[in-house]
Amino acid sequence: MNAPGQTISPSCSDCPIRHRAVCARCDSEELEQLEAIKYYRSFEAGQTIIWSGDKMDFVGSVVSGIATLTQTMEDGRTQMVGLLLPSDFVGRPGRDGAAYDVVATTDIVMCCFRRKPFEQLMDATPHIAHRLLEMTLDELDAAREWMLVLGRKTAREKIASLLSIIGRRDASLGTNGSSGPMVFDLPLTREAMADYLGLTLETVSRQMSALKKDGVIRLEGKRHVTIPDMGRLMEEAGDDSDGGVFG
Amino acid sequence: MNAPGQTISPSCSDCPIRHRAVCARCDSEELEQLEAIKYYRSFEAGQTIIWSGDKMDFVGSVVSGIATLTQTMEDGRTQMVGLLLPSDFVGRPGRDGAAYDVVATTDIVMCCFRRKPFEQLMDATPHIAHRLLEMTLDELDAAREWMLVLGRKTAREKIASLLSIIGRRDASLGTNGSSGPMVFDLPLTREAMADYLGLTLETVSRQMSALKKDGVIRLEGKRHVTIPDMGRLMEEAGDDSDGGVFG
DNA sequence: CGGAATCCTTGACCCAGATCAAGTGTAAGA
DNA sequence: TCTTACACTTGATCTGGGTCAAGGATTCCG
Repeated sequence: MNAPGQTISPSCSDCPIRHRAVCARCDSEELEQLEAIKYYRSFEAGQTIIWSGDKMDFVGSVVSGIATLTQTMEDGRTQMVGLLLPSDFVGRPGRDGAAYDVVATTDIVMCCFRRKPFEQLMDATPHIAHRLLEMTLDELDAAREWMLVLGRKTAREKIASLLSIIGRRDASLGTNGSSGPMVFDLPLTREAMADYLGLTLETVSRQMSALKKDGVIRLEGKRHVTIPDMGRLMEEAGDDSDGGVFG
Repeated sequence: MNAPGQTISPSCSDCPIRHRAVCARCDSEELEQLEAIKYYRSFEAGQTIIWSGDKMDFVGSVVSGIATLTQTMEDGRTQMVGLLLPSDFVGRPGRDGAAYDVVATTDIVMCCFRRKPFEQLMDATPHIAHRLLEMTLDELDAAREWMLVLGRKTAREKIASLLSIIGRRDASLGTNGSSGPMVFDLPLTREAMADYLGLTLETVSRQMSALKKDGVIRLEGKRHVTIPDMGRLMEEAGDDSDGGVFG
């Protein structure tokens, strides 16, 4: 892993997100073709990257930073429908328009590919199409798991679910070992958490305090979270308590 | 459209669900290959087609009848995460296990393909892979739209959203014209509706009564629904009221 | 240093929807 | 015809989370 403040590699084969990216299994010729249509874009925290309905002329992956996919009703109610962490893919090959607002939650760098040539490359390269299907199925699974959270879980369970997802993602990206207490900085404001969980920011704040009081999490400042016992957190989330990699 | 009680065509090219199925754009040789790995299965209302976690050795489409994808927590809370209507695809190419319980809500007939040979055919036939990606993206869009329903809509809006989705689907399958009042039979019990919407069956019942009292829908018996004004229903659902094909 | 803007916390109160509890069709079976 | 069962409705009451409101803690800026 690179240190924070890393410089971005100009070569796709060294791309920091290569391990989950579309180009993970490409040979050198394919990588060269990807290089030709690749470029980086960066956005500041709070910037809207794409508006729902806008023509979207690229696909890509998040290199660093966090973005959210959100839907908004006319009266302003908003629901976050996806969370884009480093290495996540953005874009809908074969679709012209964006279906959601994509908003940078932190400063963010994205590795983009021009859409048309990317689609051509995809058509000509079965394993890229295959990889995209795989990633889309993953997203579908995540979306459906979230439907259970939104439809049937209590506020406390929702918070615990969110924390365990963020913690797990963080761990799988290697910033944490897979044992011992888990430590991370929440990449979301209380309001963003509320929009993800279908709650109000006040309820999020109250439940965070309650989980803290009950020793499920520790909080330093507003964002720095320590989870002394991942199994406990997952019980609170109402999940099967096998704990995955955390035992 | 065939009459109810239709006989099932033995040829994929005449498959009643061909218009949305994977084989929609196949040439005759590919259709022949699909024929070789195709078979039909039928299930009775209430039967579980696949249990979450089970090995799933086929993919396929719904020919007639309705099935649901559901997730259940240990304490019995359940959330429906997908509704399979005729022509919908089931299965996760490249995945061994089922991620959800698939339950027949009515008697149902499915057009199945053995998974392994289907995957091989998919790898060899780019436009099938392409079609699958397209369908998966559609499902992802639907799942995310449902996240907004679950997270941010009121009970009344949820019911209206469900009715408008079922009505729209019904219309697109040609059982209704695209203008005038829309008429259909609800394929779900009040309890199933509740599980889809993250509500209790009592709340579903109450809101159905309220929508009826307010003239948004008409009800004959418990299941037969008439929607005199689709635009009105969509307003009640809190959607952008352009109304799509319904003007 | 003193605003003032963000983001967060906490309290008091309220209400939409859950829960608990009777019923009301309607259809199948004896 | 009665009876059991299932799907649904409706009423009464309760409560989790929403709403409204008042601060507190940082950070930025003059």
